[in-house]
Amino acid sequence: MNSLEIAKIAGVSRSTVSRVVNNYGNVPKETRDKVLEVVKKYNYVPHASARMLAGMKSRIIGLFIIDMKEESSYHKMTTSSYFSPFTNAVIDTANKQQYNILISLINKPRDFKNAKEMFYNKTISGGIFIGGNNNEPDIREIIEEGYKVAVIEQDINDEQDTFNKCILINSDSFGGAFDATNYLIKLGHKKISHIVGDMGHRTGFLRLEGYKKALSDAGIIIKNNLIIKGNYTEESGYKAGLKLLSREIPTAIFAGNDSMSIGVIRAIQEANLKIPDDISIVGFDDIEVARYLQPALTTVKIPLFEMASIAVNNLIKASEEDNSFYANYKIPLELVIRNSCRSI
Amino acid sequence: MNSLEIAKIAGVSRSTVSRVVNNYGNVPKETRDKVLEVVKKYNYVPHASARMLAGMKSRIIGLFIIDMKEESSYHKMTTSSYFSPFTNAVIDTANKQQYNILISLINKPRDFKNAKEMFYNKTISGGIFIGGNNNEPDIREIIEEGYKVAVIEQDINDEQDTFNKCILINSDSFGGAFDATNYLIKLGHKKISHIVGDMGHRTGFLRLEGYKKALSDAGIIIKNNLIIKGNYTEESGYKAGLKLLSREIPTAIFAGNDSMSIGVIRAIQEANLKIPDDISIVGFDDIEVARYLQPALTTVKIPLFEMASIAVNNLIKASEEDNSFYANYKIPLELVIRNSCRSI
DNA sequence: CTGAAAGCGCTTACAG
DNA sequence: CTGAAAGCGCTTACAG
Repeated sequence: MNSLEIAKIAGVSRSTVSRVVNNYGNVPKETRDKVLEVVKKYNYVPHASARMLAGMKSRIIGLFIIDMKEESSYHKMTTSSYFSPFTNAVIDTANKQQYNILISLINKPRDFKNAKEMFYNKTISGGIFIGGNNNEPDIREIIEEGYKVAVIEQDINDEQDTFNKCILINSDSFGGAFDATNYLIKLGHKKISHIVGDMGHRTGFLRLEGYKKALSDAGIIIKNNLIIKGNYTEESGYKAGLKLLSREIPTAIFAGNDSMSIGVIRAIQEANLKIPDDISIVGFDDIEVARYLQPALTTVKIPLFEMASIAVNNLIKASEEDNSFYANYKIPLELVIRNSCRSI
Repeated sequence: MNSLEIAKIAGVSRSTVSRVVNNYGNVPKETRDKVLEVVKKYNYVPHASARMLAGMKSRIIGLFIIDMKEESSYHKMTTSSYFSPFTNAVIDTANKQQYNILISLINKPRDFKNAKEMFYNKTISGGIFIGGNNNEPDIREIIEEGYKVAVIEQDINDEQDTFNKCILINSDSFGGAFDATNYLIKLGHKKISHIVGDMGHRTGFLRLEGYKKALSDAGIIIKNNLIIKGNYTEESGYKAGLKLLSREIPTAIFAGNDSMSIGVIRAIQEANLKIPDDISIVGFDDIEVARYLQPALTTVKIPLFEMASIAVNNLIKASEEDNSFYANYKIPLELVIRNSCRSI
């Protein structure tokens, strides 16, 4: 059943059917009702591809979740704790505005090819990237080709940077890390360790910087011995915990994210140490499990829901208003205090 | 840059460009290379809508997550523990076969309208539904219109049932509930309560049946006093726990899912009772947090990853082979024993 | 092996 | 207010 058949049955032309379906003003109520009746009766819905070919824009937004860590599917479930609320909010915000979300996982560099295709072949009217390294060249290429993109956590280098020409949403990793570390300092801790996240991400780098700044502001010497590298996975947190405990036991640990916190906690508990009695710990992200841990984890909450809706709303705005629309958000973060730290 | 321009530059016709791009056999290597070079140079990707209009099929599959519980966004994060691994696996399986996934949330009956549109306007070549009530009339309508659909957890009434004409994937809720209850019985429990899930879902109904069967097989009288209604949310579990404790305290509880278990546990702990010392508890689903709870939750694991890839693979098969292909899977479930139960 | 042409189902100036 | 016609960018018989 296509528009021509509907037109014939309703006794009008395809043009009129189109006008009615698209809710244009210049159709008298009588004609409109006549057409609508037939449309309803035959359950007619215009062919999406035909509409697009004829010039209407796609109401589909791509969401590209970049997760290059090569680990088991178990691991994938774990990191999804970070992506999952974001994804939900993206879908929710989009659906409310009659947009649909097409999700792709980017697990290896080659997967960017599929992402590009979605833009180049016009399946999507814009795309959101989350989880990428800083300075991802593939994302840069897409922006340079003039497509609408929103990126979560990406640094801008200078005025000329390609990333000025997109919608950028960064959380205040530096500030959050500073607050987390400072909280520990205020509690009386001096020997504070930091488990670093993925240094390829701006978050990994900035959280380390925030940690250092808090220490030096408090006049505490930064000891490299207390800084251990991880990569945001639970497993890397566990290994970091092991390494730390074998070296020099701190009174507090600021982990780069919650997944690593869970790993560190496992290492600590296996060493028969208690949290927070022996070691205090604060995480980052506030993933769902954080509040169910024993003791409940003190952590820096990232408002992923809010960031997601900003991304979607701005992207829709950018693709509906033809003129180039860009934006740059910096989202403040908040420490949520639970039971994993004690004062000494 | 469209196929005609590419054709001109390469000195061939659009037909040939099309043949090359689509990798047809009847093009000599020389011509092929010449075209490919231009394609590469100009970054040409055929317009997806044009291809579809010309008859190629969409490589997009819809995933419709039905979640009608009206609660806060906090709640949404919680239920996503169940949907999230499924969603991940769906995307993963599809991406591996060059399919993309378009996700929509169905939070209210009206949202089915959007789902139907995606089928009717040919955006998707098939769709997967999860989280629906038994006998969802909207899904039935889509199947009856001849579209390819896969449904998770849906009963078939008889040979004529519309749901015979789709890909059905059910987990063995009855068996899982039977095993869970039986495990408690073997541990010596006689006063076993059940927190019922959503009775509109086949899982809610069947888990209750499995529970009853295990009791009666063991010669234990089924007491309505010990059966409390919930709706799969943590909050409903909490309320059920409160109600139960005020009535008659059981030695063990089999909760219809893990989220409700978490709620029940909260109620139990608030009453200063200990798990498993005072009350044993077993859940259902094995969501991510289950293993992090204190004590770690014994629960029935649903292999959502596996179910997701079955859904995707069968759906792709169904939409690529024109003839009608249907299937009906029943997935066995396994009890994973952790520390939330004790023998008495 | 290859090109000209039809056709996929719409929307949108254009003309009236 | 409304219809005839062009055009969106492909693919695919068809003919050679």
